[in-house]
Formats: sequence, structure tokens, C-alpha cells
Amino acid sequence: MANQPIETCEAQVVHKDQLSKAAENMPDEEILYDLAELFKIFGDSTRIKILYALYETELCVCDIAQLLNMTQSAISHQLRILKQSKLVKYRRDGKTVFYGLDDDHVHAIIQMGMMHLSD
Amino acid sequence: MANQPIETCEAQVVHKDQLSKAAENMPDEEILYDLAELFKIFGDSTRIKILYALYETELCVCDIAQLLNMTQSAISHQLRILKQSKLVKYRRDGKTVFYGLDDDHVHAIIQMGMMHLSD
DNA sequence: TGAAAGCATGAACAGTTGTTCATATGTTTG
DNA sequence: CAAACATATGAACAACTGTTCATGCTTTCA
Repeated sequence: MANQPIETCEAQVVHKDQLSKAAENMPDEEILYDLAELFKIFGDSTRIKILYALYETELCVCDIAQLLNMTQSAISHQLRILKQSKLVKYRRDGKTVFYGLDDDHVHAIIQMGMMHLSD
Repeated sequence: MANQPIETCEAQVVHKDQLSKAAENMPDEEILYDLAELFKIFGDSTRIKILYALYETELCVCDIAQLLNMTQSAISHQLRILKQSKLVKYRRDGKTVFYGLDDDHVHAIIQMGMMHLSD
């Protein structure tokens, strides 16, 4: 995963002050990785649709499958990913499992994305 | 790209009121697709790092390459993607090209992601 | 004008990802 | 307990993605 490229514009002109300013502001490698992983979750149509479906109400797996016109298996796989990322929570009621959004950040993040689109 | 799966929990119990509520709230297919595409951009470590590097200051391609310890080519490829998504703007000054964030939404979106991580 | 610096880009390759198919797990009901 | 329903999961396959390598483009300067 981590590799150090050899060729890295060594002899080229660098803008030192701006570079150090940027370097100071950079969070840890690990945090940036986690941040990318988080956005990767939002970066799939199916998962975005699922999150939007759960925007205002709980739904069971089969409901979502019907709404999105997809197989139960595909939805279940994606719900697992959403669950692992703490974007979705679930509640069992007999045979069926109801899913819902886990916190308000999900709303906020999607909202921000929408704002950017409508420029 | 679009395929209609045959098996879609037809005979199963549906929660009609919640389903219709969710259906009403769903934006158009196309918008959801674009939204996913946007988040996909943020869903890569390299691009997140680039965006963060440009968080407070302009930088040229080579500066970024040095800062992230990556090749100029790799950075340039990613900058093209960021450019196409209107997340980054550029300005030519002689031989060098300076890149910077395109709008404030970028800040906001990253901020939201960070908030979610620190739960 | 020719060389060098800075950047962009096309092809190719490895690694990753989402869906499907088959099957397993868990729950209720007769 | 057996059957049916709802969901979860593992393997496999196709499609996509990010980096590398080689090369092209643009600008400056001697």
C-alpha cells in the first residue's frame, strides 16, 4: 500500500513558504486515509440511494430492494458496509430488520454535496 | 448500466406508508448519480491530501508532488479529475501552474467528514 | 531557435469494488 | 419440528480506478 516513488521533482523550483504553510495544516496520514474511506462510502449510487431512502423513515431490507428495484442480496451487502461505517443503524422486529440513519452527520454531508451540485 | 433484476422480493411484506414516504423524498436518479460521483472524488486518499494541501494556500504541481512524496504524473492526473469536478481551479504563471480550491463547499464537505470521524 | 523546466496525457497493468448466484442463518407459525 | 419468510454471507466475475512509464505540449531563457 505505501510506496516511496523515487522521482519526485527534486531539482525543481519549490515555493517554500507556501509549502511549509500547507505542510503545517496537514492532518496525520491515518486521519486523511479514514476521511477518504468515509467519503468512499458515499461515492456509490446504490449506497447514496439507500441513505436517501432512510432520510426520513425506517425501512426493512426488502422495502429498500423494492424501492430501488434491486435484489435483496445487493441491498444487504451494501447495508453491511453502511453498518460498518456507522452511517446506518438497525433494529430487529421479528423476522424483519429495520434500518435507519445512524446520526445527523449523514444528513449534513449529503446536504453539503447537494449544495455543491446546484451551482 | 441500467439493469432490471428479476427477483425483487415480490411476495414479501411491504411497509407501504413508510415506503411511499421514502419514495416521495427521493430525488431524481440523475441527481443521485451525480451526488455519488461527487463523493467518489473525495473518496481517494491522494485527492483528499491534495485538497487539504490547498486548504489555505495555492500550490504548483511540483510542490504538491513533493509534499505528498508522489510523482508529478500521479498528481497531475488527480488534479485533472479535481479540475473537471470544479473542486479545484488553476492559474498559469509562466511555466508553473498554481492550483487552489474552487469554492467554499470543499471546506464544508471536508469539515463535515472530519466531524463524523471524531465521534 | 534550441534546450530545459514544468506540466499534461495516453496506454497498460495491478488492485479494488459491486453485483450475482448459491447457500446459510435466524425467526415465526402451523 | 418442519416449512416459509426475511436477511446475511461467501465465492466468483466483470467493470472500474489509480499509478507508472513513456512521451507530448507549453513557456522561458540563453
